[in-house]
Amino acid sequence: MGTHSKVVSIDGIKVACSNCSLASLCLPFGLESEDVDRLERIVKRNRPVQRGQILFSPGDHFRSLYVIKTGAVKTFTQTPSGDEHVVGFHLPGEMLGLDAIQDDRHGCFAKALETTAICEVPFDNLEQLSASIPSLQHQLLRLMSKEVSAEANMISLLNNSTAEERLASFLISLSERFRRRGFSATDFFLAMSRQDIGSYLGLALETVSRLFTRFQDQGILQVERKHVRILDMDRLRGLLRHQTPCHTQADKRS
Amino acid sequence: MGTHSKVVSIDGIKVACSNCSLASLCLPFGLESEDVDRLERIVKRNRPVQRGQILFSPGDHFRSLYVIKTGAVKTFTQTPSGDEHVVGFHLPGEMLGLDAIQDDRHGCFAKALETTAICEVPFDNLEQLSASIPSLQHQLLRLMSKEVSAEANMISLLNNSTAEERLASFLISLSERFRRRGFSATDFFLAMSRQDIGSYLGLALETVSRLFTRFQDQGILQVERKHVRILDMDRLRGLLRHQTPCHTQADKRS
DNA sequence: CGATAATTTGAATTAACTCAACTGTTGTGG
DNA sequence: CCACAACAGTTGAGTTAATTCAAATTATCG
Repeated sequence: MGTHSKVVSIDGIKVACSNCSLASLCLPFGLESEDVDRLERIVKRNRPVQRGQILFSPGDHFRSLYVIKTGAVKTFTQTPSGDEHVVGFHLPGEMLGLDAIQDDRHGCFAKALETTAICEVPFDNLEQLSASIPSLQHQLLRLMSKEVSAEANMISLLNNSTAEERLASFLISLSERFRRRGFSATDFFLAMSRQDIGSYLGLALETVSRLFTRFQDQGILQVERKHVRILDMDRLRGLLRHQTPCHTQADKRS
Repeated sequence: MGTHSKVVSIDGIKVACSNCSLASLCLPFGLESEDVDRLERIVKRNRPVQRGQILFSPGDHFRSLYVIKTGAVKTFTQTPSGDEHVVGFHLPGEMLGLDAIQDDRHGCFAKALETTAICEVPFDNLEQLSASIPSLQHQLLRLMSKEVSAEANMISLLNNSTAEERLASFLISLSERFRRRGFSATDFFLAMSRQDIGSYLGLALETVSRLFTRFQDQGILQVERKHVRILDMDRLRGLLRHQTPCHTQADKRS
């Protein structure tokens, strides 16, 4: 038993909010360390979910917010005819389920794109704790506000951009998000398919494929299936110079 | 002085949250009446803004959330070249500025489409009050979550719909929103121009105009400039039957 | 190793756009 | 109060970016 509790404790230390490299993107940001400990106590850490596994489905009762620790998740809806519409891709430090607070039901599917570790934050507990920790309440509101901003940027992108600008914007967003998480900003693997990217950007998968080829021919990227290397970031950024100045931030989330 | 304070007091009664017909869509929803009074005390009610007046601009310091009492507002961004991209239209009971909590700056313009009365809710005060009134905190989170959901629906609409479906969806959304506010769901005036509608829906203004004409020719609508009458709601709804089932709610806000 | 799925590439089609002309409306100053 | 300018909306014709359909190629997985 001593051994068992020791193991749990080691596990606990390894994934504790107080040691988490993603803390600055997540709920603990701006909290005193004693308050981080209080937050810590309500967070559940289940076993990692495998590629293809569903985290939640539309209509599921909303109990918890989820934060990606490692891996990647896509959220999507489904038409009666069965085809998917990708709503978003979620990387480490990003939160899932904010749209479900509204009516206590999830509104989309969440599916792991690869093996993914997730922190589960029971929402009732989070609300109670937020009321007694002002900086936690503030950070929760900030994260929701970021989501609103990110989606507004997405709407703007879909409204006013060509296929080329959309893919460029998507790649720059990914690049920035990887950079902030300590990964390479110029050399990374796409967890999602061309189909998924197309669905997310409102493009046919063939269009996405053609654009990857074009960017490669122009020397902007080197693409080999899921592996993307950005060779000329300036030129990539140049492709979307005609965007609105107000939401210029390429990084759409935290 | 007695007279002066009396006038203010009458004014105050007339627009009080506790008497407001929009309370069920707004922050007071779910609050005990004594808590509504506490909320009431932090809300500022400035003189109405006139058509064309700007409420806030990108980069403005964020101090308050705004709720429309009467009238209508559009939010939009501007490209360096000066053309507008409409982000949203806001009717009575709808909240402005949620995207600004994130970084303490507004990210878009807000402009009155007609004479508009507005409640200003200083955000610092609202946060403090939320911490001591659990149901207020919950309602604020719910309103933000609604915004996230509404924007997700908009993204889905822009990603997967034809021009016809977009305009149908827009009209149904407006209709629902008017209905909940006690106005006619089938007979209303558009506060915004064809240009604005086009910008919001990612369509050319000519396309919007042509669609209004087509809907009229088909007997679905009767359109006369800003005046819209929905003659066949079933057929209008039928135009977007191929949407995703999860976010089926036509009404995008509250 | 074979089968299924993902990706690439080509060719034809189309929905929506741009450009352009015209009409109707609104508001302003002489 | 009217005339005229500026703006908002409609309609038409040609163009185009991205789609759909189709086929070939390349991974991935049991």
